[in-house]
Amino acid sequence: MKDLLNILKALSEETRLRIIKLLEKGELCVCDIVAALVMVQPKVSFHLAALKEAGFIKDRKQGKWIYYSLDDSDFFKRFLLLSVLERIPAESVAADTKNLEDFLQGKPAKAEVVPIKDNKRCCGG
Amino acid sequence: MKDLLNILKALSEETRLRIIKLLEKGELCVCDIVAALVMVQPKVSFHLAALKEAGFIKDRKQGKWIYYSLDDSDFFKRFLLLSVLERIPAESVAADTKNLEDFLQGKPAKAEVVPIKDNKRCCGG
DNA sequence: TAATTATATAAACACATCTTTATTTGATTG
DNA sequence: CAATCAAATAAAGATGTGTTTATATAATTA
Repeated sequence: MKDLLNILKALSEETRLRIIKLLEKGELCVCDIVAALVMVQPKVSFHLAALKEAGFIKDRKQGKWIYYSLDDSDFFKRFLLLSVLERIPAESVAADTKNLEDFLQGKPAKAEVVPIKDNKRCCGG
Repeated sequence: MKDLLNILKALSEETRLRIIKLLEKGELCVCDIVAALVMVQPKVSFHLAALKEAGFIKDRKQGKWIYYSLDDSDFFKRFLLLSVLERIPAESVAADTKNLEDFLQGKPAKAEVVPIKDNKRCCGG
């Protein structure tokens, strides 16, 4: 029961649903999510930790970055996630999606203007 | 999204899951639930209100009593409820179930010893 | 109609969760 | 190896949620 409650509570938060909605399309590093949600980084890290603790997402370290993605190893969680995510209308996360797209577009663009070696720079500044 | 969060939050609480687990077997009045959970009445009423607000349960007034039961009018909620409830092992609510049975047994028994008109007395005192 | 019963509601308090700001860690680059 | 960057963690503050105690309401019974 404790575990079940942890799972449900992890999903019962707007920021976390928004994060998961973003991750639906694939792996993202923390700074991508920060840019998409327009939130301070520790706030995003806090919610990522909650989602990870509940087993909804997993992470992978690569260089300076940590990439997060949906963890589909547990059937119930995957099922629950899908049931819930499909009830979130696209327009209620449209701004996040747009921000993310803009941000991801900006990354390669910058790389062209100031040529740098592969993946040396992630965030805008 | 607001509505979805309300639904998820309503389920993310131990007392509320225990109440729903009790209601799985049928309609109960508040004092039945109070007896089953061994909690003070306002606490139970608080959680009943949350469940009702989220649309998981409905109520029906009869005489002095208010009977609560699962509201199966919404497919998604019903579906969510079933998925969640089946993950709660019977032994984790065994005490509640036992308390309820004892309490319900006590009601007719008392009615026999001290014959009273239909449904005039609900609680033990 | 006064007393009792079942339940709701309100107010004060306690506790949990989220947010912010500051700092730390670990990796990378110059 | 100093500076920078990505992200985590810690601590303080703010907000939200649940609990308790007391009271109100509405129905019922004596």
